[in-house]
Amino acid sequence: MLKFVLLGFLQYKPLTGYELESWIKSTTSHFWHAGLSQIYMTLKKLEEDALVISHIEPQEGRPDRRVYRMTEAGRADLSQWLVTPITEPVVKKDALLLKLFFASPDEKEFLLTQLRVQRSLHQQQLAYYRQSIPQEIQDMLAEKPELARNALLWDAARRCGEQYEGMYLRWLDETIQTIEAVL
Amino acid sequence: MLKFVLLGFLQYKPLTGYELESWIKSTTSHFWHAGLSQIYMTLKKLEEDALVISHIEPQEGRPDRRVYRMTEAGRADLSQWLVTPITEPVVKKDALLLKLFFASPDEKEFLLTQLRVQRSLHQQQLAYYRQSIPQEIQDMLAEKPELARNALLWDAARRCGEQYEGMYLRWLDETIQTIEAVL
DNA sequence: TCGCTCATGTAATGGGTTACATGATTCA
DNA sequence: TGAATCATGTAACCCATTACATGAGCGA
Repeated sequence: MLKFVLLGFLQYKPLTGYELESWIKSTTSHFWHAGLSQIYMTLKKLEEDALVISHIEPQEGRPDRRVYRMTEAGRADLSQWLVTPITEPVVKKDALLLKLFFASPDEKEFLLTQLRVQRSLHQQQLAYYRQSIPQEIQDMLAEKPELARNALLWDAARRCGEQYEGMYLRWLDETIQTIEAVL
Repeated sequence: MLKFVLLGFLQYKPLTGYELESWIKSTTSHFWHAGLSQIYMTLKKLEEDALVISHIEPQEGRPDRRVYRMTEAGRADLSQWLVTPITEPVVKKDALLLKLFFASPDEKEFLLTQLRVQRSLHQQQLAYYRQSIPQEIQDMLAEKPELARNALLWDAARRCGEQYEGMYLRWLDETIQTIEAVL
């Protein structure tokens, strides 16, 4: 899947692995992230499959850059993927719910600590969706004003994260209360 | 992590790999799932680490059962994990948001199809949380009434899923409307 | 007779993380 | 002087999925 993230960014302009990582970090990381090593490996495989091609740009004083550009085959592969609907439910994995599920009621205090730690984590995440991401979208638009309609979609993705964090916080509060009162 | 799911179930009673799979399917699958082959492999590793031990129960007419029981070391490992708070945000991966993010506004109709397919998937999921899971919790309680306080925690986990699906559906409706009207 | 449930596993592959390895420039 | 940024990659490992392999009993 990372494959499509990389192709997704390369549809706008050629980029290096290093640059791709920083784009991912500042935009898609809340619904798809990757480390540098995985990015380099995936780009290599994409080039073997002829979906991208790279050339070296020599630099002085710092390492040479390997710049990747999408091929026609790559563009076709990306659009194919974009128009294919997802028909299976998303697989969720949440270690907190596991702990809740297997906790014994005697560990009430540990559980409450657990939930309160989560509360502050999700509050941080919510602030990130409300402050950092809109800022990043603005910055991007300032650079490429022709992407105004795309920005609408970026903001839809952002709102999904924002609403998720809001929901999770409400659920945590509700659950903390229940456990305090009833368990 | 599957390790702890298996230990979690084995804390109540000894089980076979096959039985563990059906427990997972009917209870934790919405926040942690696994296929049979992975379960067998993980049980093997757990036995190597002496967190569980197995013995063969011969059967007639059907294959012998390998029954796993948790050891003291296993119990210690599980409680250790249960009381350790999670301090990193959960990593989310959502291919739908990726497609939304990289879609070009020209593909408006494909996008709307995409979102409508998701809508029906999430509606099914919501029904599952509202109907099937409460039923499964009731069945479990009928069999083991002494777990009434545990059931409170199971229901908290269930509500998290229910609220997630509700939120996702509202977000989908909102996003479909925005795209229909503005894009 | 066809498919489901019971019941166990191995092997290959894929996707991703962590550790390792290198090294100049810039800024506090 | 030490940390961050720029810049690239390899190797080992871990977790998970898919395919393969076997086979009896039971109900429609």
